[in-house]
Amino acid sequence: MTSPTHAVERADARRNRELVRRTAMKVFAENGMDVSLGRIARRAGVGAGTVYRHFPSKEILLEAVPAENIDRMVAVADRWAARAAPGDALFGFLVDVIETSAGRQPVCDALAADRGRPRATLTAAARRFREALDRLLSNAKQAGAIHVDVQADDLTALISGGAVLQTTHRSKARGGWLVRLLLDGLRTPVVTEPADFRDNRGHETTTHCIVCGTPLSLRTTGRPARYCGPTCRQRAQRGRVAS
Amino acid sequence: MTSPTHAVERADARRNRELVRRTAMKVFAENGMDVSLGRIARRAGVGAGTVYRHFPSKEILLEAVPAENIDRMVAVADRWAARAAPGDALFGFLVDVIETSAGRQPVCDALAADRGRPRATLTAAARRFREALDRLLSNAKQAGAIHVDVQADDLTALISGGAVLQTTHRSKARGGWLVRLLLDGLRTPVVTEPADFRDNRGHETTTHCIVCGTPLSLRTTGRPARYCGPTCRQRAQRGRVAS
Amino acid sequence: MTSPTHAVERADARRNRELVRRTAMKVFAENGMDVSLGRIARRAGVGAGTVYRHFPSKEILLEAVPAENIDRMVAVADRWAARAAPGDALFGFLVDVIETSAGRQPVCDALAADRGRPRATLTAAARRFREALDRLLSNAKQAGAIHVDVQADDLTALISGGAVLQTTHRSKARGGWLVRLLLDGLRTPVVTEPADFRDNRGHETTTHCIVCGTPLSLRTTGRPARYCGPTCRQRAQRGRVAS
Amino acid sequence: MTSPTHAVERADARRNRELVRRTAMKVFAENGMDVSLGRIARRAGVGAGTVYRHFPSKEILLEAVPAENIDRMVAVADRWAARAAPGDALFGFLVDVIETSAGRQPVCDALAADRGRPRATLTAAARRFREALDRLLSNAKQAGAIHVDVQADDLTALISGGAVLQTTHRSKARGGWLVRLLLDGLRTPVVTEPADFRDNRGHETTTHCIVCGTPLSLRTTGRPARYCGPTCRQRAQRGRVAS
DNA sequence: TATGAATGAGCATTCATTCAT
DNA sequence: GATGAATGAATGCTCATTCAT
Repeated sequence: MTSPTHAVERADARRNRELVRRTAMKVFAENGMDVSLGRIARRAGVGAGTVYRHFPSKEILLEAVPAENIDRMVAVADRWAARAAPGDALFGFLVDVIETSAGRQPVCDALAADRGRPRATLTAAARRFREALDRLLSNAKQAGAIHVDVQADDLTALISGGAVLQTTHRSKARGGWLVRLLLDGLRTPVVTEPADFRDNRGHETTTHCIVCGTPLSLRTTGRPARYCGPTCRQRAQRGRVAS
Repeated sequence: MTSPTHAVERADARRNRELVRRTAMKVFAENGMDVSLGRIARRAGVGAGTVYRHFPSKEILLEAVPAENIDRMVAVADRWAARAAPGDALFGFLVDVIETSAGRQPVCDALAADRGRPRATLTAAARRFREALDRLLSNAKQAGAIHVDVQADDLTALISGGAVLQTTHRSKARGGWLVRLLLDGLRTPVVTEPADFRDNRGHETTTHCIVCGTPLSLRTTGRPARYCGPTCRQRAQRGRVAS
Repeated sequence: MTSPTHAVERADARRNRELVRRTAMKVFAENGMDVSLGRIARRAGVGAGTVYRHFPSKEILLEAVPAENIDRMVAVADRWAARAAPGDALFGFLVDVIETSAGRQPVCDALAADRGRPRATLTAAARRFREALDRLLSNAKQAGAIHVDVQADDLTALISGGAVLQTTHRSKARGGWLVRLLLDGLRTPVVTEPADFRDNRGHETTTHCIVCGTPLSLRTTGRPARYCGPTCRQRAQRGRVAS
Repeated sequence: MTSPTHAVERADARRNRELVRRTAMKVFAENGMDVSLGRIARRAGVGAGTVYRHFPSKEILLEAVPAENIDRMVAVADRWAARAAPGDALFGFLVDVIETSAGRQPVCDALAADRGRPRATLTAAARRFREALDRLLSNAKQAGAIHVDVQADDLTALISGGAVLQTTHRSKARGGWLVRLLLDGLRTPVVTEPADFRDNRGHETTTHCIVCGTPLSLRTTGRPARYCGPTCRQRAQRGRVAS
């Protein structure tokens, strides 16, 4: 009851809350959203009551998990905005989000307009997501890198559809290829990205291998990649040497 | 005892069976596949037992409903094959299916490779669908109307994704526009369809308004449309007069 | 609607009633008393409604079947009374009934005092059974062949218990042996049956093989058996020849 | 958290489990094994879920109840073995078990060879019972107190049959008398038990009133009885005085 | 605060019984 | 009369939620 005790207990509680959330995330991923709370509690090694202390209803727990995922995507959006040319940032982000969301129906639902009863946590996360997406989109439009008619609403729907496409596809890799092929249809063909975009650390960036054109995935740490792999890098070196 | 009596009895039962199926379809679309059979029965205005007489288990009902929908799409595929140039047939069919399937998750699931326990009815329907799709696709490829790398698997995944995209989109119309925009990315730009394709009744066909380019939906009855509406038709007439 | 038509229909109906009863008996024997009426109807090849026309409730059908069995036993009792010495008749009958009733719980229930709601058909059959049993018992008592304290109530309970004993026993044959062993405990040891009892056709009778002593089962047709099989008969012949 | 809290919690649960088991036992006895779990729950005054917490399926409850009863009988067998002469122990035990089992069909079923799917709990209990019975039987045989041909299988079947006999009989007392009369048929008449059997506390024992011969029930506490009641005891005293 | 036992509404399914054909 | 479709109460069982410990 003393202040330190109180503080300790709080830490305990927060730790427990996180434990439950992480367990729920895992179990949802493994067994779908229909798992019973009992199973989550058992997997987390806590009593049913403890789950309820932190998430007063199943619905709320069902929100907290995708909300967290959405917030992670917002962080990804911000990194793309900071690291790549406007068009590449938008398209790279879309590919990232779609790949991450594959198999997570609730995430997609949450991005869409709210259906059913209002779900505060999720709605707030979705709003933050929307704002980040808006920033990427308006940058890309200003850079002339995307079809001018495309709106943010289109993109959220596109993300849901793309995620399902990729989940549904027999081959995840091929699904990814198809998604990129479709996304390319939204680019403005004539406008090329300014060649000299530099990220906020001063590095030149590109989204495709500058030797063979293969798309590159965004690495948020380290110097931005320009080659799809060692083969192309070597080839580039040799070419430079040769000349 | 007599044959007519028998027939009448059957008609009654069939009517009820149809009632249940249609209700189930509606309820599934509104509330997802997790609705209880009790709710379906209540909505259909029949007793729980009646549902069970016609669909001996929930699983069977869960198959029967999408299987029927899939078979309807197969019929649509065949009509497109008979009525339009290869490329138009494929793309027109895709748009049709996606629009029809919007909001029907189970249909999409069924088109994909079978997950979980084998479901005979559904699998059979999916196979028929796949065969029809294969026909459309190979025709379109021979006509050079679609990206050569696209395979049937890509298209089934695409259908699922497109359906979700459209369902998810705030505006159904705008969702449709976006789907068409994405699909156009799969077309081979340089190859134009032979201009003089005629359907099996000898009519010239087109899939877009020949005045303003708006996509046309396939009418299976009457003479194939060439204009998106009276306005364009009138404009064409006037133009011809003028020249 | 004419009189002959009516008569024909009656014959039809009676035939159907018998069909249902016999089917029920078979199905009860195979699958226990918990079968659904639907299964009985299906096995009989009639509609559910037809079963209800003849047996207005399941309970009534559940009575009709054991009632019939009980009446058959009454007939057996009468045959024993006519064919064997009083003591043999009683004990032979008991063994017969126990063996016949093995596996038929409802029959045993019916023989006991009525528990639960009154079941008219069954009660009447049970009364007839009781009367036949009383006749056998009082004859046996007059002949001094059974423990004087034994009453009819004891015997009905004994039948139920014996049937269960035999059903329960791993080996049906051994169960029968045990039942006979127990029954022998009720005999009055000192009193021997009059050796010269003759049945109502004038034949001498015995209940055990006169060579080896094995118990004989009562054959209601043909001349009463005195040997348990051809081996013993031959042995007896040879003995007579030899002497 | 603390150990006492834990213990208390457990005590609560155990109390409820016992409540359910005892209620089930009662209800099974009254209404047969076909009662619904709902009725048991209602009778016990608990929710349906509580029944399921303790007995995860009806089948398990249907095993647990007779298994417990069987184990109680094993304890009775051991007490008889310790307290009475071999023959008396066996016959006394049989009478006890039959009386205890009267009206408990499932117990009898369980003693018999396993029919249907294997039921682990019940089978284990039946095995323990069988072993205890075997001990009593072989002792009795060595003492020459029972018909040599009788086997353990015979006795389990006999118990089932005897229980039904007694249950079925209009008068429970008379049923008991009859059962004892039948059992006496299994004894070896000539061999008398050694008169001086002493139990493991050194007392002389008998199973029948040494004055009037009435059978005595085994008292597991106190000094073994030798008279059926005060009347006979007094008579014996007087006799001794007189002599 | 954490635990897990208790609760009871809800679900899929069966089945005796009724009734339109 | 016969048929079998329709009915709806009941069953075994689950699970979100509450609450005593």
